[in-house]
Amino acid sequence: MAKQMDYKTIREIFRRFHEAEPEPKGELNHVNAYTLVVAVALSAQATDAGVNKATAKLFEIADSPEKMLALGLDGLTEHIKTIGLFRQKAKNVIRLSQILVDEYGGEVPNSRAALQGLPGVGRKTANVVLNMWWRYPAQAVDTHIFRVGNRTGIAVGKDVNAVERAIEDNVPVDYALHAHHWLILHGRYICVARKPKCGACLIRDLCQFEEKTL
DNA sequence: ATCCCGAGGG
DNA sequence: CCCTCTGGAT
Repeated sequence: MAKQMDYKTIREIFRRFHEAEPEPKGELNHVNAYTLVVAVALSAQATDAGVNKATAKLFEIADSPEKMLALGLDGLTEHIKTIGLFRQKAKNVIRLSQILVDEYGGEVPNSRAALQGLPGVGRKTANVVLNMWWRYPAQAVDTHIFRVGNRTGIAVGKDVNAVERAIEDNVPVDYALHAHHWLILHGRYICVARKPKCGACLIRDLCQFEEKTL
């Protein structure tokens, strides 16, 4: 396991991320808070591109919990069949929509506890919604951020919760809000899982990862 | 620890 | 073919 990087180096890394991309954004399409929750829930173990393809039509038909319930389980399932884990996700979205109508007036709550009470919404998904919609500096740790954090030394931990704490403890507060998207985009396009594109990496000189056999 | 589960890439 | 993709529930 890599060593936790020092604060000054981490600050320099985020200074570069900010310089290269001042307003990093996610790539999951959505039109409101509700569709954001659904899109993020659907994105588990799936690519954003794949989710976007399925939700393009779905969100035209159902962009609110009431409309999703009207569409129903079978109708929803038909729209998301191309996404992995689709049966479980369809059930979750229907149940989640019912809870939003029954308990939250059809609105998306702004507390982690309430969000995590929704079926199919765990800590990671709740953190994404808190970050993207409610603009809290929540640190969602997905497969990309876990990999990037441990490879580079930016946020070292044996599991996602440890990496989340490492980010909170080591990322300068003025970069906290956008840290999620900078890290995930870096992981998606540069520090990829199989053959990381170290030649195109703007923090290569500060990174601990050693390219093995090539 | 295991199951869920399809598309895309190498 | 195998691996990866913004995980969650049991």
